[in-house]
Amino acid sequence: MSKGPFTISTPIYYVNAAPHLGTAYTTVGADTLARFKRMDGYDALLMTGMDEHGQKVADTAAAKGMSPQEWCDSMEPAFREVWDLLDIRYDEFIRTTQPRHARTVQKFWNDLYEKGWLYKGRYEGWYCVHEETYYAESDLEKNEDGVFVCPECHRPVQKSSGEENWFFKMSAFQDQLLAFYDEHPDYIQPVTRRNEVVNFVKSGLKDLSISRSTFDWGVPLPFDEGHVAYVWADALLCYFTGCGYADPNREGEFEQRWPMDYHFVGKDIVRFHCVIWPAMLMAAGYPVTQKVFGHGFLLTKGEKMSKSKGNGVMPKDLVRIFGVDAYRYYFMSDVQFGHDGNISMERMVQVYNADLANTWGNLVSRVFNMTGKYFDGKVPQAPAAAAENPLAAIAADLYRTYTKAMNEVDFTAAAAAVQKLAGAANHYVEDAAPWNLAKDPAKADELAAVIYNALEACRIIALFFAPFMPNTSAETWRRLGLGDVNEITDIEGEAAWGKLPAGNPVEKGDPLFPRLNLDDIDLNMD
RNA sequence: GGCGGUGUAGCUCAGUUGGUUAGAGCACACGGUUCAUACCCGUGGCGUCACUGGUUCGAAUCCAGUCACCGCUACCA
Repeated sequence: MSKGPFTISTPIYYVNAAPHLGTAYTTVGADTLARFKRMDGYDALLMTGMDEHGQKVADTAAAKGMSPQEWCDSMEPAFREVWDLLDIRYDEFIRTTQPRHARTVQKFWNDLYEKGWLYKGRYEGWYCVHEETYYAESDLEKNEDGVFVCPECHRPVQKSSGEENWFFKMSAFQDQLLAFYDEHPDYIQPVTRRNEVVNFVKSGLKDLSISRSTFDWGVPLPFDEGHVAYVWADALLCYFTGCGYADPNREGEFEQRWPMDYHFVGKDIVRFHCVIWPAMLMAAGYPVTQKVFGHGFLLTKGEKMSKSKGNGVMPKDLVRIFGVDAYRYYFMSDVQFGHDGNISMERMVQVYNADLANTWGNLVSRVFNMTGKYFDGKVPQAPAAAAENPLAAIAADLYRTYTKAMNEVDFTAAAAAVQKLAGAANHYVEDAAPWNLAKDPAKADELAAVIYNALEACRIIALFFAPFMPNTSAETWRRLGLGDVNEITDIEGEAAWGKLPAGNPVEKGDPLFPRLNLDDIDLNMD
């Protein structure tokens, strides 16, 4: 029985560059939450995709001697491969060149056109020849003669009476947006992002140019075929497409899914998702997405990662060294999702060895090994009194703590809550010293209780780690003779103590996370 | 310039509505243990909680100011 739909998106990524650590970060985050929601009984849908329109794409294609469509088509596998590599379980892959998306864009803007929210006008910009950049008037500075000058080089700028294009009367929604933020204090996460947005809107909204006629690589507007939808007027609507808007093949689904639950975005595009997009929705008469989370950037040595800094480390490079699960665990647990986070090879190895190899992996290793040694590789029958133990008490609280953290998109706290049980299980084994109990036949019951409880802790830890580390959790369950943990839809019920059946075969297996030595790694992130 | 944020052990960070000797993990030192991936367990040192002043019986926690770093201040896909 489903708890209802849960729909979450990553942005659609710009097609010109293959996924890097930053885009992977957003996507792994969204996937981790989506996986949890599925396990918690929701009908979760994760959407991602590619943003393929615009002059730059056309230019890049031309430079490569391809048509824009050919160029975009050639990039699709690059994206899908990375998402497969990272075990992203996405349900919708939206490309802005898909006919279904063109249908969304055309229907949506035609609707706003008919409702009278659009008008033709000119975008008045200022151009600095020296900097080769356009500026809004509000960005300019005035020199002592009262002439507008470039804020960078302080040379006079020229007014460029831009092309005529279509404008959306976004300024009309200023008060409505502010009221909405006020009534939905959780709409923008984290709060610092929210403050920025509220401030921005308070400072006054202008109308938004939504079309271009100087190039044609885009979706034509139905009421003016010489114009194509421009940037956000095209890209933001991918969320409608992903939910099945006006899709004859997905009858009734849009009504079920909209408003969707979450947009995960980098903090750089929070404004587009929290101002332009809701204004568009208000104009069209649709409810606004429940929440937007603007996560932080990954930094190396305190600076934003970029190719120009020589930072060409790609997800596959790290997966090769750490494996997918450790990759996901590192980024989700060691970087606070809302803040910028420093990442480094040293830290990755440290977290890997401490949390995964030494604590969690080694727990499985020692407990499964003892099960083989003392119980012939089968889950022992535990005496009834065994249910009273410190691990069961911690596990009993885990669902609540973990779920609260996950719903607040605090992946760090959720992972720490699970890690706490793993640490406690190691202590428990240490205190009970089953290797001593095994020497005394009179203590067979006690030994069975200890091993059973330790195995049960492993089962529950793997269960809760599954959204973060789907492979090793599945492998742990397999070794316990259990089914596919990633198909669980009642994580709360599964978390109940004592569900591990006695007699199940337990396979020791190889270490889940072999220890790593920093000196052996041939990859430098600097 | 305007608005906002951050500044706590070597590192990454927690610190609820102000309350006894400021915490966690990692790293480091010493000791123990052996089921386990040289792992696990125990013990320990380390901090004028950016600075200054104020409110208070009492502040990392509230107020004012100073310094440092950072973010936002719309048409870039």
